[in-house]
Amino acid sequence: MIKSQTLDTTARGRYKSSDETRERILDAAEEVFATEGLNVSMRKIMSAAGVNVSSINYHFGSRETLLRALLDARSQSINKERLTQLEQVLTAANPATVSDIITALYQPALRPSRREDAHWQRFLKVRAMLTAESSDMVRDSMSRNYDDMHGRFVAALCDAAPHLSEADILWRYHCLLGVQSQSASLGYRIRDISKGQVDLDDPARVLDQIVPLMAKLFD
Amino acid sequence: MIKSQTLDTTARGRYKSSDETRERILDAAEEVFATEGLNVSMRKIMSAAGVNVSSINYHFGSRETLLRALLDARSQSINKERLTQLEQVLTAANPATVSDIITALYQPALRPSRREDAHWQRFLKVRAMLTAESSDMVRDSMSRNYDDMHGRFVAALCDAAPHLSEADILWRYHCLLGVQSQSASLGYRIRDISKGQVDLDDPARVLDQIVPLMAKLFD
DNA sequence: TCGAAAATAAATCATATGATTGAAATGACA
DNA sequence: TGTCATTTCAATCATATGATTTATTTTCGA
Repeated sequence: MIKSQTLDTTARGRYKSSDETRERILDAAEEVFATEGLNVSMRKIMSAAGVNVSSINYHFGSRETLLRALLDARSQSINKERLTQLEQVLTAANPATVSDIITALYQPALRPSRREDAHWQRFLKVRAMLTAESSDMVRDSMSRNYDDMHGRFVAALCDAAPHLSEADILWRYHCLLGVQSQSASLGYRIRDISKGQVDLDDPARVLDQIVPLMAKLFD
Repeated sequence: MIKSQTLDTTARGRYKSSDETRERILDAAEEVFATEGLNVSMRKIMSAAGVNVSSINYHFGSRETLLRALLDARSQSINKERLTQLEQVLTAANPATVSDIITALYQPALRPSRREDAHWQRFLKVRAMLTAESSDMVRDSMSRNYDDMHGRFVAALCDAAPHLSEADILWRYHCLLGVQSQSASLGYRIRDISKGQVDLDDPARVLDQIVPLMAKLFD
């Protein structure tokens, strides 16, 4: 029987090794998807995770459910961090500056400084691939996990730039999201174009460069 | 024998139906990839093209070669248009305005007005998916097809904004590319976030909105 | 310690896939 | 018209895949 149907509601956590396996599978899936693309076989994932092939169906039910679980878990993690930073910024000064708000939006998606952030980078690539495919499942997950967060950031930006209409803010927010994607995982080509002058590997430097740039959009 | 090995150099065009089939396959591949994602079967593509399954190997050699052929052909088409527009802009005024250069960069990737541009839209989605996966083959094709074009646009921008260093221009160019991707095929989510206030379906309106915005980066 | 529930593993299934093969059809040209 | 290179097509191959089934091992409360 699939674990989530029997255990989750009745005896959650009783079998510690199960949750560990679940996490191992998620981590392996994240890494393999990121390095080999979306259409890798479950066998490669399970091999990377060091568990039996059938475990995926035992723990997740199907390939698609695994992807959804990965997407949901990581999205929640990244957005929690973004909202935490936004709250800090708004507590310090309300309305906050546009730059501070953009930093709160960008930093969690760019920094690999902290230990656990290495897998955020991998996840961002997986998310980029899924976003490009834009299947129904992905759109649904994105909507559930991101809409509220985006709404709060847009509201904060409206307060920070009261001379702009909501529509103006939204067009700028659209640009913010594009530059974020490009900086986080899609922008590997600028390295070649610029012959190394623009290097996205140092997130602190990227933030220093693009935050003031994007803030200019709100002048 | 694969056509390209025997016919291309000796009797190109003698068998008209062959080139037609090749194009039919490319068009079908573009459409099916765009609507169903990258990992569709060749059978679906050939079915959409109305030709036999083995034709793909006869005309292209393999699945990967087909993808590469599609990527190369469409990239060259889109970049030719961009370079033509850039040349027009530079002929009219040199140095041109930043806005005019950005328009030349963006317009061919956004407008679906002309008849043959419908498939450009589909191609842009395929390209976005391939970019996200960033396989070696894709990076190679991108480099061959886009580096020169990007170099010319960067040079034009350097002339148009002489108060900025080349590194400054390149960081801004990085942002330009991100917003372009988001506007062409990845940005479907802003529609939900904005509850319809930002709609990317009308390319003329998108250009009107984002070109002046992005030009502000070069002030 | 025992036994039931839970988790892992091995073996297997049905199917879908990319590619190949050899025959049939098509069209150019003598 | 007859021939031959080129192109199309149906049939087939070997394999990889997601999922299932069955057996084994582990876990933890009674």
